[in-house]
Amino acid sequence: ITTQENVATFKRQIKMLGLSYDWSREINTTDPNYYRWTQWIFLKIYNAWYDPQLHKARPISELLIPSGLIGREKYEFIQKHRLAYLSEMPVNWCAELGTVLANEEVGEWVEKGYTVERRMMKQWMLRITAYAERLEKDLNDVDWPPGIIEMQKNWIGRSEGVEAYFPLCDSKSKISVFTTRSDTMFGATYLVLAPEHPLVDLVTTSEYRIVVDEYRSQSKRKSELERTSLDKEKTGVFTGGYAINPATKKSIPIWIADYVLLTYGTGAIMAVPGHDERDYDFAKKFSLPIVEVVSGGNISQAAFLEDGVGVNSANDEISLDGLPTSEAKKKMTKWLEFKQVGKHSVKYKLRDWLFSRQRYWGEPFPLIYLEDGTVKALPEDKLPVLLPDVESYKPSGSGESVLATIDSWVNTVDPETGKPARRETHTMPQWAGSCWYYLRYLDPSNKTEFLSREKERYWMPIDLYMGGAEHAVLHLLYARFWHKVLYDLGYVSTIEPFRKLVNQGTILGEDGQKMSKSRGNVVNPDDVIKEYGADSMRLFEMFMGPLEDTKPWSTRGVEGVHRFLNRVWRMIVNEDGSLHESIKDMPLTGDQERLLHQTIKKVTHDVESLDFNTAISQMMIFVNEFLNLETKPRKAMETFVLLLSPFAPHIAEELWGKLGYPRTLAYEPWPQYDELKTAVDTLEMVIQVNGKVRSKLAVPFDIDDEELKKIVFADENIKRHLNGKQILKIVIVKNKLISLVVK
RNA sequence: GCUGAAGUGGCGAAACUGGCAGACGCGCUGGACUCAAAAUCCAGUCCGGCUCACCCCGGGUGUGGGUUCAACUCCCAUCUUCAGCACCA
Repeated sequence: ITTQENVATFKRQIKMLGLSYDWSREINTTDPNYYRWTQWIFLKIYNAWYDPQLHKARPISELLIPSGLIGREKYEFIQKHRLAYLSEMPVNWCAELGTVLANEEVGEWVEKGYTVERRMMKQWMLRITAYAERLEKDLNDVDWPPGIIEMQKNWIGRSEGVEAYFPLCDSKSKISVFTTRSDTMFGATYLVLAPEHPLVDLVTTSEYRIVVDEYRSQSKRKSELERTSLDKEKTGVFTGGYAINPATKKSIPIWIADYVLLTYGTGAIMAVPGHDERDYDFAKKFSLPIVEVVSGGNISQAAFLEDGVGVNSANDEISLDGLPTSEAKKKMTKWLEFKQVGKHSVKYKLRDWLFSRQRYWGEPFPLIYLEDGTVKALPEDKLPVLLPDVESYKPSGSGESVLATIDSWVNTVDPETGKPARRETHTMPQWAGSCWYYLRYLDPSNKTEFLSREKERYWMPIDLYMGGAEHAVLHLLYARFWHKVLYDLGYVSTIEPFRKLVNQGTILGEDGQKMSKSRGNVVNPDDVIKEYGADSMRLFEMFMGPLEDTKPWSTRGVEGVHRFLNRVWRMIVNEDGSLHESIKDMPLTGDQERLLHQTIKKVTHDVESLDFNTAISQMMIFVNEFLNLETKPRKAMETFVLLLSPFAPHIAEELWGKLGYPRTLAYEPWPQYDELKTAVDTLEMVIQVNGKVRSKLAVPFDIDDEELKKIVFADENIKRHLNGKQILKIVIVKNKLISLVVK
């Protein structure tokens, strides 16, 4: 109900502004006719696996299952390979609220006195990490702002290194660590595990158990941001356990510390305090040994040298002595692989996508649980799985969605066997619907397919995707991921969905703050349109500044463009509403023709490059020039109205009518300019002496250099500044300036 | 903290590839019109200096350096602000 009300308001406002959307393509992600296809795409993802050999997703039916596997083992094997899978994941759990919180919400509730802790919860995950390499590589072929590409690449965070195994002293197990600096392994003097690391229990000795457990429960209460901040004091405790450094063969202590995250790498690191700042700080604080292995480093600065000049480290089997870092890394990696204590590895910062929510709203998963606890996907003909009507959509408090409390909805049957089954009660995040809406626009009312192949071929890819900069990483990555899965499975034909991307900036309140109800600085378009009209509102939004900039609203500014539109009106229309008597069928003067063609050129180019603010400036210059003329060439007025029409369509249509055209201007061709007619025949040349502007002279266009010098040296001002000094150099920039260097 | 972006008059901004800093608009000042006001029109408006009328001179694009005949633009350092940081979407 609330969504429908919001949609109605947005539509009314969009129509009021005269934005020319094709409403026959309207979609709504909360409409079952839409979200049945969101569920359908989920099924495609669920019923697919990633083939690392072919580097693409394939239907799960094409997964080669080891011959020995049957029954439950076979099921587990398949589940493990799906692109959607269940996993225990840490979430911010607030018991009083009975719900999971976003990182950004945690601080707010803790301040109010609620307790929030990290708790493991079974969640649906999407295997976006399988696509990490392609998501990064394919960014090279899109026309996006370089900053956004950079952010995405850093988010994906590819790093190359080794995974090395440190055997435990008191057990057969070993700890895997990931490092990009295998050459420093001789300097690894201790290991650090994330507090949630599964091996913590095993390595912790009885005498340290209490301290370790205490530390683990403390770190549960910290957010990830708090844990990894470099400016915060590092904390950690010893577990009592030891492991063997495969390079030095020495036993080294195992610690846990919350600056190590379970979600990155292997959740464990080898600490090299001689060459890493964080390790150095940590070792200093807890008096752990520090060994310098890369010469040229400076321990007091804890320099992590990328280009160390040589390595002093050796054991009986391998020596890295004297090798530069890059060589040392290669040699070390080979040795680790040969000894089977490590392997070359590429890790990404990117994590799999936690895709389930415990909320009422959101698309239900088209999945059921059978009596034996196994998961089963519903067949496509059972879609959509509708949300039930509820009295209240407050969380159940148990951590489950409110859906879990509705027995009539939860209890169902396996459509194949007729046996009892329970529905998945988690729902999808709001991202799901927005991951593919651009595809549905192409074929919004298709009842049998999510998108017809023909229409997909005709329209895709998207020429220009405009959205807020806040989507730089998440939405744009999620949508690209879904698109690539659909591509692999043969449902779309392009590897990337969005060819060109532009981020429009946020319009702030008049006080320069983000608009919000609580601040009371929200500008309602309804009020603005009522006061100044839709054209003024549109025009001002475009005139405020560059499209991509964040900039504050200004009511004065709207008045400014409103005045401009009034001037445009008075330029063409008399007070009694008739066509202005100054408008005549007459040729343009040379100056008028130049200004007209310059204006056509500027507006045309600026529209193409989305520089609307400067296009409007040029139109203002045009009007300032023509407004009060005794006689105005009709041709100039008509052309101007056409240029103005995309910016202020309502007034432009009215003026077009006043100019005697009974039909809309919408189908008129866009004005063309003649480059020759934009040119001036004389221009102002700037004359600099020692880098300072000393004079300006009117000279003919494309004046000859010798001719120019003659005029310049004759200039009184210049003569005074030269004053018999020696001329060392003369720089001439054609049709711009001449620069004299004197001594 | 990490990643990315941005800092230019009183304000929003412009300046295309290194070539006159401040176009255009707002605001402000003065004037015209009016009994008066609104609206509109005209003139002025980066800061400072002068024999501040015309000229002319000095300084100026967050800060400190550098490259260059010439720097808002390029390089190094630094400060500040904004966006994102995976359950706001």
